[in-house]
Amino acid sequence: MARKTGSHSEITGPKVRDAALSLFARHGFAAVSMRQIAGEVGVQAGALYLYTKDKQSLLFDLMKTHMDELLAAWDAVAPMGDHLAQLEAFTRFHIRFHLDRPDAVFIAYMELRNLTPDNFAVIEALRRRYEDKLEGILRDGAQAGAFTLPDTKLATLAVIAMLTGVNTWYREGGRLSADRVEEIYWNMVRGAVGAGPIPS
Amino acid sequence: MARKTGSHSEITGPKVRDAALSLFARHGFAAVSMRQIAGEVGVQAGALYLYTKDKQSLLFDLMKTHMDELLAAWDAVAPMGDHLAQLEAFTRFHIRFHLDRPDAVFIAYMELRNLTPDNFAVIEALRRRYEDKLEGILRDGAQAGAFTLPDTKLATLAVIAMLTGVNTWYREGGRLSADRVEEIYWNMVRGAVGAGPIPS
DNA sequence: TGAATAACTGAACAAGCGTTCAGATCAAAG
DNA sequence: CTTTGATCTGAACGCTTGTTCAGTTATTCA
Repeated sequence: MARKTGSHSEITGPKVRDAALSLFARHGFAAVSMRQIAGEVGVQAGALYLYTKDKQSLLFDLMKTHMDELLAAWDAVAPMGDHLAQLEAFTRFHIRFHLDRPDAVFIAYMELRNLTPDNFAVIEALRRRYEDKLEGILRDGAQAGAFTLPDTKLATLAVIAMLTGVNTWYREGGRLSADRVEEIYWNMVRGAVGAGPIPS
Repeated sequence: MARKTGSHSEITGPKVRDAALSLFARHGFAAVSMRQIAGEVGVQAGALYLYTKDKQSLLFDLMKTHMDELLAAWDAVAPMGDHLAQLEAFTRFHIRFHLDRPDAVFIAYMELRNLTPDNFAVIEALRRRYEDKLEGILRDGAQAGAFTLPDTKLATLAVIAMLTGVNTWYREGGRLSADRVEEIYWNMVRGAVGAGPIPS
Protein backbone atom coordinates (compact mmCIF):
# COMPACT_ATOMS: atom_id res chain seq x y z
CA MET A 1 0.00 0.00 0.00
CA ALA A 2 1.45 3.31 -1.02
CA ARG A 3 -0.87 5.46 1.05
CA LYS A 4 -4.08 5.62 2.96
CA THR A 5 -6.77 6.51 0.44
CA GLY A 6 -7.12 10.23 -0.03
CA SER A 7 -4.16 11.39 2.02
CA HIS A 8 -0.57 12.23 1.15
CA SER A 9 0.52 13.52 4.51
CA GLU A 10 2.16 10.40 5.83
CA ILE A 11 5.67 9.25 5.11
CA THR A 12 6.65 9.26 1.47
CA GLY A 13 7.57 5.86 0.04
CA PRO A 14 11.16 5.01 0.94
CA LYS A 15 12.20 4.16 -2.61
CA VAL A 16 10.89 7.46 -3.89
CA ARG A 17 12.58 9.33 -1.04
CA ASP A 18 15.92 7.67 -1.63
CA ALA A 19 15.85 8.31 -5.35
CA ALA A 20 14.87 11.95 -4.90
CA LEU A 21 17.49 12.47 -2.20
CA SER A 22 20.27 11.12 -4.33
CA LEU A 23 19.20 12.95 -7.50
CA PHE A 24 18.51 16.29 -5.80
CA ALA A 25 21.90 16.13 -4.10
CA ARG A 26 23.71 15.31 -7.32
CA HIS A 27 22.00 17.66 -9.78
CA GLY A 28 19.92 20.07 -7.72
CA PHE A 29 16.19 20.23 -7.18
CA ALA A 30 15.38 22.42 -10.17
CA ALA A 31 17.50 20.35 -12.53
CA VAL A 32 15.86 17.01 -11.69
CA SER A 33 12.59 16.02 -13.34
CA MET A 34 9.88 13.83 -11.94
CA ARG A 35 10.54 11.49 -14.86
CA GLN A 36 14.16 11.08 -13.77
CA ILE A 37 13.09 10.23 -10.25
CA ALA A 38 10.52 7.79 -11.60
CA GLY A 39 13.17 6.21 -13.79
CA GLU A 40 15.45 5.67 -10.80
CA VAL A 41 12.59 4.01 -8.91
CA GLY A 42 11.67 1.90 -11.93
CA VAL A 43 8.24 3.33 -12.47
CA GLN A 44 6.37 5.81 -14.70
CA ALA A 45 6.22 9.46 -13.66
CA GLY A 46 2.51 9.37 -12.89
CA ALA A 47 3.01 6.71 -10.23
CA LEU A 48 5.04 9.12 -8.09
CA TYR A 49 1.87 11.02 -7.30
CA LEU A 50 0.64 8.04 -5.30
CA TYR A 51 3.46 8.82 -2.87
CA THR A 52 3.79 12.57 -2.93
CA LYS A 53 1.44 15.48 -3.49
CA ASP A 54 3.83 17.28 -5.80
CA LYS A 55 7.52 17.97 -6.39
CA GLN A 56 7.67 20.72 -3.79
CA SER A 57 6.28 18.43 -1.09
CA LEU A 58 8.92 15.89 -1.99
CA LEU A 59 11.67 18.41 -1.32
CA PHE A 60 10.05 19.68 1.84
CA ASP A 61 9.58 16.15 3.21
CA LEU A 62 13.25 15.41 2.70
CA MET A 63 14.39 18.56 4.44
CA LYS A 64 11.87 18.35 7.26
CA THR A 65 12.73 14.75 8.01
CA HIS A 66 16.41 15.59 8.02
CA MET A 67 16.00 18.45 10.47
CA ASP A 68 13.72 16.44 12.73
CA GLU A 69 16.22 13.61 12.83
CA LEU A 70 19.04 16.04 13.56
CA LEU A 71 17.29 17.58 16.54
CA ALA A 72 16.09 14.22 17.86
CA ALA A 73 19.55 12.71 17.55
CA TRP A 74 21.14 15.56 19.50
CA ASP A 75 18.51 15.44 22.22
CA ALA A 76 19.19 11.73 22.57
CA VAL A 77 22.89 12.38 23.09
CA ALA A 78 23.19 15.80 24.75
CA PRO A 79 25.38 15.33 27.82
CA MET A 80 25.20 16.90 31.25
CA GLY A 81 28.91 17.31 32.10
CA ASP A 82 31.02 20.44 32.28
CA HIS A 83 31.01 23.05 29.55
CA LEU A 84 34.08 21.79 27.78
CA ALA A 85 32.68 18.25 27.65
CA GLN A 86 29.39 19.52 26.27
CA LEU A 87 31.13 21.44 23.52
CA GLU A 88 33.29 18.45 22.66
CA ALA A 89 30.19 16.26 22.50
CA PHE A 90 28.47 18.73 20.20
CA THR A 91 31.49 18.98 17.93
CA ARG A 92 31.83 15.24 17.60
CA PHE A 93 28.10 14.73 17.20
CA HIS A 94 27.78 17.34 14.48
CA ILE A 95 30.64 15.96 12.42
CA ARG A 96 29.51 12.36 12.78
CA PHE A 97 25.84 12.99 12.11
CA HIS A 98 26.56 15.08 9.03
CA LEU A 99 29.15 12.70 7.62
CA ASP A 100 26.58 9.91 7.88
CA ARG A 101 24.07 11.65 5.57
CA PRO A 102 25.95 13.78 3.06
CA ASP A 103 23.08 13.94 0.56
CA ALA A 104 20.50 15.15 3.05
CA VAL A 105 22.93 17.72 4.43
CA PHE A 106 23.74 19.00 0.97
CA ILE A 107 20.08 19.41 0.13
CA ALA A 108 19.25 21.04 3.45
CA TYR A 109 21.87 23.72 2.79
CA MET A 110 21.56 24.23 -0.96
CA GLU A 111 17.87 23.96 -1.70
CA LEU A 112 16.46 26.39 0.84
CA ARG A 113 15.68 28.88 -1.90
CA ASN A 114 13.56 26.34 -3.75
CA LEU A 115 11.14 26.05 -0.85
CA THR A 116 7.89 27.96 -0.87
CA PRO A 117 7.83 30.74 1.76
CA ASP A 118 5.71 28.65 4.14
CA ASN A 119 7.92 25.61 3.86
CA PHE A 120 11.03 27.76 4.17
CA ALA A 121 9.79 29.22 7.43
CA VAL A 122 9.35 25.74 8.90
CA ILE A 123 12.84 24.57 7.95
CA GLU A 124 14.42 27.83 8.99
CA ALA A 125 12.84 27.57 12.44
CA LEU A 126 14.23 24.06 12.89
CA ARG A 127 17.66 25.20 11.80
CA ARG A 128 17.48 28.00 14.34
CA ARG A 129 16.52 25.55 17.07
CA TYR A 130 19.59 23.50 16.31
CA GLU A 131 21.86 26.55 16.38
CA ASP A 132 20.37 27.43 19.75
CA LYS A 133 21.62 24.14 21.17
CA LEU A 134 25.19 25.16 20.48
CA GLU A 135 24.61 28.77 21.42
CA GLY A 136 23.34 27.66 24.81
CA ILE A 137 26.46 25.66 25.44
CA LEU A 138 28.69 28.55 24.43
CA ARG A 139 26.74 31.14 26.41
CA ASP A 140 26.77 29.11 29.61
CA GLY A 141 30.41 28.22 29.16
CA ALA A 142 31.42 31.82 28.54
CA GLN A 143 29.49 32.97 31.58
CA ALA A 144 31.24 30.37 33.70
CA GLY A 145 34.63 31.42 32.37
CA ALA A 146 35.28 28.17 30.51
CA PHE A 147 35.36 29.93 27.14
CA THR A 148 36.61 33.33 25.98
CA LEU A 149 34.20 34.64 23.38
CA PRO A 150 33.96 38.19 22.06
CA ASP A 151 30.52 37.37 20.59
CA THR A 152 28.50 34.24 21.39
CA LYS A 153 26.26 34.40 18.36
CA LEU A 154 29.13 34.76 15.93
CA ALA A 155 31.03 31.97 17.63
CA THR A 156 27.99 29.74 17.19
CA LEU A 157 27.75 30.44 13.48
CA ALA A 158 31.49 30.20 12.99
CA VAL A 159 31.75 26.82 14.69
CA ILE A 160 28.80 25.38 12.78
CA ALA A 161 30.15 26.65 9.46
CA MET A 162 33.54 25.18 10.23
CA LEU A 163 32.13 21.80 11.21
CA THR A 164 29.65 21.53 8.36
CA GLY A 165 32.50 22.31 5.99
CA VAL A 166 33.86 18.82 6.63
CA ASN A 167 31.15 17.48 4.33
CA THR A 168 32.60 19.31 1.35
CA TRP A 169 35.83 17.38 1.35
CA TYR A 170 35.53 14.21 3.47
CA ARG A 171 35.40 10.97 1.55
CA GLU A 172 35.16 7.53 3.11
CA GLY A 173 38.40 5.64 2.78
CA GLY A 174 40.43 8.85 2.46
CA ARG A 175 43.56 9.92 4.29
CA LEU A 176 41.86 10.36 7.66
CA SER A 177 39.29 8.35 9.59
CA ALA A 178 36.15 10.04 10.86
CA ASP A 179 37.52 9.60 14.39
CA ARG A 180 40.72 11.43 13.52
CA VAL A 181 38.77 14.21 11.81
CA GLU A 182 36.67 14.64 14.94
CA GLU A 183 39.83 14.86 16.99
CA ILE A 184 41.46 17.48 14.79
CA TYR A 185 38.36 19.62 14.53
CA TRP A 186 37.75 19.42 18.25
CA ASN A 187 41.19 20.88 18.85
CA MET A 188 40.48 23.72 16.45
CA VAL A 189 37.08 24.40 17.97
CA ARG A 190 38.60 24.42 21.44
CA GLY A 191 41.13 26.99 20.31
CA ALA A 192 38.56 29.12 18.50
CA VAL A 193 36.42 29.48 21.63
CA GLY A 194 39.41 30.33 23.76
CA ALA A 195 39.14 27.24 25.95
CA GLY A 196 42.82 27.08 26.75
CA PRO A 197 45.59 24.80 25.50
CA ILE A 198 45.33 21.10 24.84
CA PRO A 199 45.63 19.19 28.12
CA SER A 200 48.55 16.78 28.16
CA MET B 1 28.65 47.35 -30.03
CA ALA B 2 27.78 44.10 -28.32
CA ARG B 3 30.61 42.06 -29.72
CA LYS B 4 33.26 41.87 -32.36
CA THR B 5 31.67 40.14 -35.33
CA GLY B 6 31.86 36.38 -35.06
CA SER B 7 33.27 36.07 -31.54
CA HIS B 8 31.71 35.63 -28.12
CA SER B 9 34.91 35.19 -26.17
CA GLU B 10 35.29 38.71 -24.88
CA ILE B 11 33.59 40.17 -21.84
CA THR B 12 29.87 39.62 -21.64
CA GLY B 13 27.78 42.80 -21.63
CA PRO B 14 27.70 44.28 -18.13
CA LYS B 15 23.94 44.61 -18.00
CA VAL B 16 23.48 40.98 -18.94
CA ARG B 17 26.12 39.91 -16.42
CA ASP B 18 24.54 41.88 -13.61
CA ALA B 19 21.06 40.59 -14.32
CA ALA B 20 22.26 37.00 -14.54
CA LEU B 21 24.34 37.33 -11.38
CA SER B 22 21.44 38.62 -9.36
CA LEU B 23 18.91 36.13 -10.71
CA PHE B 24 21.19 33.10 -10.45
CA ALA B 25 22.02 34.02 -6.87
CA ARG B 26 18.39 34.49 -5.92
CA HIS B 27 16.77 31.53 -7.66
CA GLY B 28 19.56 29.26 -8.83
CA PHE B 29 20.97 28.69 -12.29
CA ALA B 30 18.61 25.91 -13.29
CA ALA B 31 15.53 27.79 -12.09
CA VAL B 32 16.24 30.96 -14.08
CA SER B 33 15.26 31.16 -17.75
CA MET B 34 16.90 33.18 -20.47
CA ARG B 35 13.60 35.01 -20.83
CA GLN B 36 13.76 36.11 -17.19
CA ILE B 37 17.27 37.45 -17.65
CA ALA B 38 16.21 39.23 -20.82
CA GLY B 39 13.24 40.72 -18.99
CA GLU B 40 15.52 42.10 -16.29
CA VAL B 41 17.76 43.66 -18.91
CA GLY B 42 14.76 45.04 -20.81
CA VAL B 43 15.23 43.06 -23.98
CA GLN B 44 13.87 40.02 -25.78
CA ALA B 45 15.43 36.63 -25.09
CA GLY B 46 17.02 36.34 -28.51
CA ALA B 47 19.09 39.48 -27.97
CA LEU B 48 21.03 37.78 -25.15
CA TYR B 49 22.79 35.65 -27.72
CA LEU B 50 24.57 38.73 -29.00
CA TYR B 51 26.36 38.80 -25.66
CA THR B 52 26.79 35.18 -24.70
CA LYS B 53 27.21 31.95 -26.60
CA ASP B 54 24.70 30.11 -24.43
CA LYS B 55 23.40 29.84 -20.89
CA GLN B 56 26.26 27.66 -19.73
CA SER B 57 28.85 30.19 -20.91
CA LEU B 58 27.01 32.87 -19.00
CA LEU B 59 27.38 30.90 -15.76
CA PHE B 60 30.98 30.01 -16.48
CA ASP B 61 31.90 33.63 -17.26
CA LEU B 62 30.45 34.76 -13.96
CA MET B 63 32.32 32.16 -11.95
CA LYS B 64 35.58 32.51 -13.85
CA THR B 65 35.58 36.29 -13.49
CA HIS B 66 34.88 35.97 -9.78
CA MET B 67 37.74 33.56 -9.19
CA ASP B 68 40.16 35.62 -11.28
CA GLU B 69 39.29 38.72 -9.35
CA LEU B 70 39.68 36.87 -6.06
CA LEU B 71 43.18 35.66 -6.89
CA ALA B 72 44.25 38.98 -8.36
CA ALA B 73 42.95 40.88 -5.34
CA TRP B 74 44.87 38.69 -2.93
CA ASP B 75 48.07 38.91 -4.96
CA ALA B 76 47.73 42.68 -4.87
CA VAL B 77 47.48 42.64 -1.08
CA ALA B 78 49.50 39.67 0.15
CA PRO B 79 51.89 40.98 2.79
CA MET B 80 55.46 40.01 3.58
CA GLY B 81 55.48 40.29 7.39
CA ASP B 82 55.65 37.56 10.01
CA HIS B 83 53.40 34.52 9.91
CA LEU B 84 50.81 35.88 12.29
CA ALA B 85 50.50 39.11 10.31
CA GLN B 86 50.09 37.16 7.08
CA LEU B 87 47.31 35.06 8.55
CA GLU B 88 45.58 38.11 9.91
CA ALA B 89 45.82 39.81 6.52
CA PHE B 90 44.33 36.74 4.82
CA THR B 91 41.49 36.52 7.33
CA ARG B 92 40.56 40.17 6.93
CA PHE B 93 40.96 40.07 3.17
CA HIS B 94 38.78 36.99 2.77
CA ILE B 95 35.95 38.37 4.86
CA ARG B 96 36.05 41.79 3.22
CA PHE B 97 36.30 40.53 -0.35
CA HIS B 98 33.48 38.06 0.11
CA LEU B 99 31.19 40.50 1.90
CA ASP B 100 31.63 42.90 -1.01
CA ARG B 101 30.22 40.44 -3.60
CA PRO B 102 27.69 38.17 -1.93
CA ASP B 103 25.94 37.18 -5.17
CA ALA B 104 29.11 36.09 -6.94
CA VAL B 105 30.24 34.17 -3.86
CA PHE B 106 26.92 32.42 -3.56
CA ILE B 107 27.00 31.36 -7.19
CA ALA B 108 30.62 30.26 -7.04
CA TYR B 109 29.77 27.89 -4.17
CA MET B 110 26.32 26.68 -5.16
CA GLU B 111 26.41 26.30 -8.91
CA LEU B 112 29.52 24.19 -9.32
CA ARG B 113 27.43 21.15 -10.19
CA ASN B 114 25.76 23.02 -13.06
CA LEU B 115 29.06 23.47 -14.87
CA THR B 116 30.05 21.15 -17.67
CA PRO B 117 32.99 18.91 -16.71
CA ASP B 118 35.47 21.07 -18.62
CA ASN B 119 34.26 24.30 -17.07
CA PHE B 120 34.16 22.68 -13.65
CA ALA B 121 37.78 21.67 -13.92
CA VAL B 122 38.80 25.27 -14.66
CA ILE B 123 36.93 26.72 -11.70
CA GLU B 124 38.04 23.95 -9.38
CA ALA B 125 41.67 24.59 -10.26
CA LEU B 126 41.29 28.28 -9.44
CA ARG B 127 39.63 27.47 -6.14
CA ARG B 128 42.52 25.15 -5.32
CA ARG B 129 45.00 27.88 -6.13
CA TYR B 130 43.27 30.17 -3.67
CA GLU B 131 43.26 27.52 -0.95
CA ASP B 132 46.96 27.04 -1.55
CA LYS B 133 47.60 30.67 -0.63
CA LEU B 134 46.24 30.06 2.85
CA GLU B 135 47.79 26.62 3.11
CA GLY B 136 51.20 28.13 2.37
CA ILE B 137 50.82 30.63 5.16
CA LEU B 138 49.76 27.93 7.62
CA ARG B 139 52.47 25.49 6.58
CA ASP B 140 55.25 28.03 6.89
CA GLY B 141 53.87 29.34 10.17
CA ALA B 142 53.55 25.85 11.65
CA GLN B 143 57.09 24.98 10.59
CA ALA B 144 58.37 28.15 12.26
CA GLY B 145 56.46 27.35 15.43
CA ALA B 146 54.07 30.29 15.12
CA PHE B 147 51.05 28.00 14.83
CA THR B 148 50.12 24.66 16.40
CA LEU B 149 48.35 22.58 13.78
CA PRO B 150 47.64 18.86 13.90
CA ASP B 151 46.88 18.94 10.15
CA THR B 152 47.67 21.83 7.83
CA LYS B 153 45.28 20.83 5.06
CA LEU B 154 42.33 20.47 7.42
CA ALA B 155 43.14 23.75 9.10
CA THR B 156 43.10 25.42 5.69
CA LEU B 157 39.69 24.05 4.83
CA ALA B 158 38.32 24.73 8.30
CA VAL B 159 39.42 28.35 8.30
CA ILE B 160 38.06 29.01 4.82
CA ALA B 161 34.73 27.38 5.68
CA MET B 162 34.49 29.42 8.85
CA LEU B 163 35.27 32.69 7.08
CA THR B 164 33.04 32.10 4.08
CA GLY B 165 30.23 31.32 6.49
CA VAL B 166 30.05 35.02 7.31
CA ASN B 167 28.25 35.55 4.01
CA THR B 168 25.31 33.43 5.11
CA TRP B 169 24.30 35.78 7.90
CA TYR B 170 25.98 39.18 7.49
CA ARG B 171 23.67 42.00 6.40
CA GLU B 172 24.75 45.58 5.89
CA GLY B 173 23.43 47.84 8.64
CA GLY B 174 23.15 44.93 11.07
CA ARG B 175 24.35 44.65 14.64
CA LEU B 176 28.04 44.56 13.74
CA SER B 177 30.19 46.51 11.30
CA ALA B 178 32.37 44.64 8.82
CA ASP B 179 35.41 45.88 10.77
CA ARG B 180 34.11 44.40 13.99
CA VAL B 181 33.29 41.11 12.27
CA GLU B 182 36.84 40.95 10.94
CA GLU B 183 38.12 41.55 14.45
CA ILE B 184 36.02 38.83 16.05
CA TYR B 185 36.75 36.26 13.37
CA TRP B 186 40.46 37.03 13.48
CA ASN B 187 40.47 36.20 17.19
CA MET B 188 38.70 32.91 16.52
CA VAL B 189 41.05 32.03 13.66
CA ARG B 190 44.04 32.83 15.84
CA GLY B 191 42.75 30.51 18.49
CA ALA B 192 41.88 27.74 16.03
CA VAL B 193 45.43 27.63 14.66
CA GLY B 194 46.93 27.58 18.14
CA ALA B 195 48.65 30.95 17.76
CA GLY B 196 48.56 31.76 21.44
CA PRO B 197 46.42 34.14 23.48
CA ILE B 198 45.30 37.59 22.44
CA PRO B 199 48.10 40.10 23.08
CA SER B 200 47.08 42.82 25.45
C1' DT C 1 -12.87 -18.64 -7.53
C1' DG C 2 -14.53 -14.03 -7.27
C1' DA C 3 -14.63 -9.49 -5.53
C1' DA C 4 -12.26 -5.53 -3.91
C1' DT C 5 -8.69 -2.46 -3.76
C1' DA C 6 -3.96 -1.12 -4.35
C1' DA C 7 -0.46 -0.15 -7.76
C1' DC C 8 0.76 1.34 -11.96
C1' DT C 9 0.71 2.59 -17.10
C1' DG C 10 0.65 5.49 -20.96
C1' DA C 11 -1.19 9.10 -23.10
C1' DA C 12 -2.50 13.66 -22.86
C1' DC C 13 -2.51 18.69 -21.27
C1' DA C 14 -0.92 23.44 -21.28
C1' DA C 15 3.08 25.75 -20.35
C1' DG C 16 7.74 26.79 -20.56
C1' DC C 17 12.48 25.73 -22.05
C1' DG C 18 17.11 27.11 -24.85
C1' DT C 19 18.17 28.48 -29.13
C1' DT C 20 17.89 30.22 -34.06
C1' DC C 21 17.00 33.52 -37.54
C1' DA C 22 14.80 36.50 -41.13
C1' DG C 23 13.60 40.85 -40.95
C1' DA C 24 12.85 45.51 -38.61
C1' DT C 25 15.01 49.42 -36.36
C1' DC C 26 18.51 52.43 -35.05
C1' DA C 27 22.94 55.18 -35.06
C1' DA C 28 26.83 56.72 -37.18
C1' DA C 29 29.74 57.65 -41.36
C1' DG C 30 30.54 59.18 -46.04
C1' DC D 1 20.48 61.27 -48.03
C1' DT D 2 22.30 56.79 -48.45
C1' DT D 3 24.86 53.15 -46.91
C1' DT D 4 26.64 50.25 -43.53
C1' DG D 5 26.69 47.59 -39.70
C1' DA D 6 25.27 47.00 -34.94
C1' DT D 7 21.22 46.06 -32.21
C1' DC D 8 17.08 44.04 -31.35
C1' DT D 9 12.28 41.95 -32.27
C1' DG D 10 9.02 38.39 -32.66
C1' DA D 11 7.97 34.24 -34.24
C1' DA D 12 9.14 29.76 -34.66
C1' DC D 13 11.80 25.11 -33.81
C1' DG D 14 11.65 20.76 -31.24
C1' DC D 15 11.73 19.29 -26.74
C1' DT D 16 10.90 18.91 -21.75
C1' DT D 17 8.31 20.21 -17.76
C1' DG D 18 4.80 19.05 -13.66
C1' DT D 19 0.61 17.10 -13.28
C1' DT D 20 -3.86 14.55 -14.26
C1' DC D 21 -6.59 10.58 -15.24
C1' DA D 22 -9.14 6.78 -17.52
C1' DG D 23 -7.96 2.37 -17.95
C1' DT D 24 -5.02 -1.88 -17.05
C1' DT D 25 -2.61 -5.09 -14.09
C1' DA D 26 -1.33 -7.10 -9.64
C1' DT D 27 -2.27 -8.38 -5.05
C1' DT D 28 -5.00 -9.44 -1.15
C1' DC D 29 -8.87 -11.31 1.32
C1' DA D 30 -13.03 -13.97 1.85
